[in-house]
Amino acid sequence: MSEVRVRFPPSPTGYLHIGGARTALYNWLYARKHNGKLILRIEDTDAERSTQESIDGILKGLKWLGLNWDEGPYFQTAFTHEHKAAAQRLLDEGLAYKCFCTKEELEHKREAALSAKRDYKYDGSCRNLTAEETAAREARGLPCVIRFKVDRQAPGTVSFNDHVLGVISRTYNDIEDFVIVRSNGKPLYLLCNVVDDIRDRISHVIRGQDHLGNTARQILIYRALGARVPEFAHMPLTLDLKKAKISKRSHGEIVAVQFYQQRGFLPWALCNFLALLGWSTTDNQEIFSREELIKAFSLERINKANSIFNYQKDNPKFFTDPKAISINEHYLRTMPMAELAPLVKERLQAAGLWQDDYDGSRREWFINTVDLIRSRFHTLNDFAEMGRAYFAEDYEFEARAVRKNVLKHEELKTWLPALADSLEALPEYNHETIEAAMRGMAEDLGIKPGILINGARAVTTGRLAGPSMFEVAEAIGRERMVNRLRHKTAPLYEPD
RNA sequence: GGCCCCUUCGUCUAGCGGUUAGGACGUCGGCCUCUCACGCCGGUAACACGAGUUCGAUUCUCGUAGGGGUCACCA
Repeated sequence: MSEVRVRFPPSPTGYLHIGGARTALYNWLYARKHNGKLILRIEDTDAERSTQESIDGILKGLKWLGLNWDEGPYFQTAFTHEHKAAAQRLLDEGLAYKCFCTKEELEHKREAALSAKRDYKYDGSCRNLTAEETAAREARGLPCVIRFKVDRQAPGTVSFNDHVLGVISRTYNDIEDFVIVRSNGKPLYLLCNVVDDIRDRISHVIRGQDHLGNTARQILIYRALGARVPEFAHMPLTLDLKKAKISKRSHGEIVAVQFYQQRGFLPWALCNFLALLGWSTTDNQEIFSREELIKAFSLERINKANSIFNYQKDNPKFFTDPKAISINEHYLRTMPMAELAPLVKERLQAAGLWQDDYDGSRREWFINTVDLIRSRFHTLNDFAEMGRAYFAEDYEFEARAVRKNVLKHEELKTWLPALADSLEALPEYNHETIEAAMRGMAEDLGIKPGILINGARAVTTGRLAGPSMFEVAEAIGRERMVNRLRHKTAPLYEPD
C-alpha cells in the first residue's frame, strides 16, 4: 500500500473555526494512524479575501490544538503556473475549450431557466466552435473562459466509493461543462485543488460534505490529467441548533478556535470533543488520550449524518456545548499536575497574579493549592477569577455569599476576629488543628459549626462555595487567614 | 426547483433481524457533607411516517415527510 498523504487546505479568509479544526483533526488523526503525512496548504487564490492575519490565525490555532503538519504550509498562489499549464494541456488535448459567452448572457439564461422552473446548465454554445471560429473571436479581442468538456457519451455515470458514505454516483448528464479558468486568466478552485492534490501526491481527500458536489467534477479532471484518483471521505457537517451550517459569519466568536483558547479550554479537551462530533467507537469510549484516539480512529466509523453543535446563545453557565465543557472539566481535574501547572501559570501571569516563587520555594504550595481548587472549576480562566483569593488579597465578594453566610449572623462580626485569635494561637497550623479549633469554638458558642465555617469561607475567599474550609484555611496560610478574618469581616456589615 | 446526502432520548451517539433499545452530556431525585463541586446511586427521555420482505423489523427494500448540502468567471 502506498504512503498515506492527506491535506488540510484552509482558505485564509477568516479565523480557524471549529468545523475547520475538526476537518484538520480528522486528517491529522488519519495521517498519524497510518504513519502518513499531513500537508498544510493555504488556498489563497482568492486574493480579494485572503489576508495574512487570517493565515497567522489559522497556523496559531492549529499549533495550539497540537495538530502538527509534516509539509507546508504551501501556498496555492505559488503554483499558478502549474494550474495554467494544466488548463492549457486540457485545451491542447481537446478536453477543454474556450467559451466566449459573456457573464451577462449566461446570467440572463440562468434567470430565464430559473423563473421557468427549469434546471439550468450551460448549454454548450461554444463547445463546438471550430478552430477558425475560436481564432476569429480571439483576434477580435473577445474575452473567454476555459471550460472543461464533460464527455456525455461514455459510461454514463461517474462514481466513487466514499469511505464515509459508500458508493456515490452522478450521471454525466447532470454535470455541465464547468469553467476552470476565468476570463482574466486565473484558474478556478476546482482545477487548482486537483492540480495541487496531484502534485502533493494526496492519497486521501478527507473533507466536509459540502464538497460532495465537487467530487464528480474533480474526478473528471483527475482522469483528464491522467492522474490517479485519490480516495475520498466526506465528513458530515456541523450545524447549529437551528440546523444551519455553522459559519464565522453567522455565529461569530463562538465557533472560533481562538475563542476556546481565550476562554481557558485545554487544547486536547477541544480536540477530544471535536473528535466525538460525528465519530464514535463501538464501545462508546469518550475520553481518549492522543495515542488512544489515533489508535481508535477510522474513517469508516465516521457518522453519515450531520451533527449539531449544541450551544445556547447567552447562557452564562454553558457558554458553549455542555459536552465540550464537561470534557474540559474532566481533563482539568484529572490531568497530571505537572501538565496543568504551566497552563495555570500562564493564566495567572496574564492576570498579574503570578509570583516567581510559585516555581521555586513555594512550588509545593502552588501545586497543592491548584490541586485543591481545580475540582470545581470549568476552565483555566477560573483559577484567576473564581480562584483569585488564593493568589491575591484584592478578591471580590459574591453578594450571595455575604448575604447568606455573613450578614445573616450579626455576631460573626465578633466571632470571626475571635476565630482569628484562636488560629493565631494554634501551636500547629494544619487542616486538622484548624478543624478542631473551628468546631471547638462553635461548640463553645453553642452554634452549628456551619455558621462559623461558612462565614469564614465567605470572608476569606469571597465565595459562597469552595473546597473544605479547613484545607482552604491551610492553603491560604495562617497569616493571611488571620489578617482576613480580622480586617475583612466588619466592613462587610457597612452599607455601601 | 434539479442533483446529491442524511433521519435512534433535548444534544453527541451504540446498535449491523430476535435487546427490558445501551452509554455520555444535560436535566431531575438521593447519598456524602461545613458550602459548592467532585464522586457514587437512581429517575426522566428516542427508533420521523407508511407500505413491503420475513416467523420476527430500530436494523433490509421502496415510498412519503422532514432536514442538510450544492447548483458562480468564491474557495
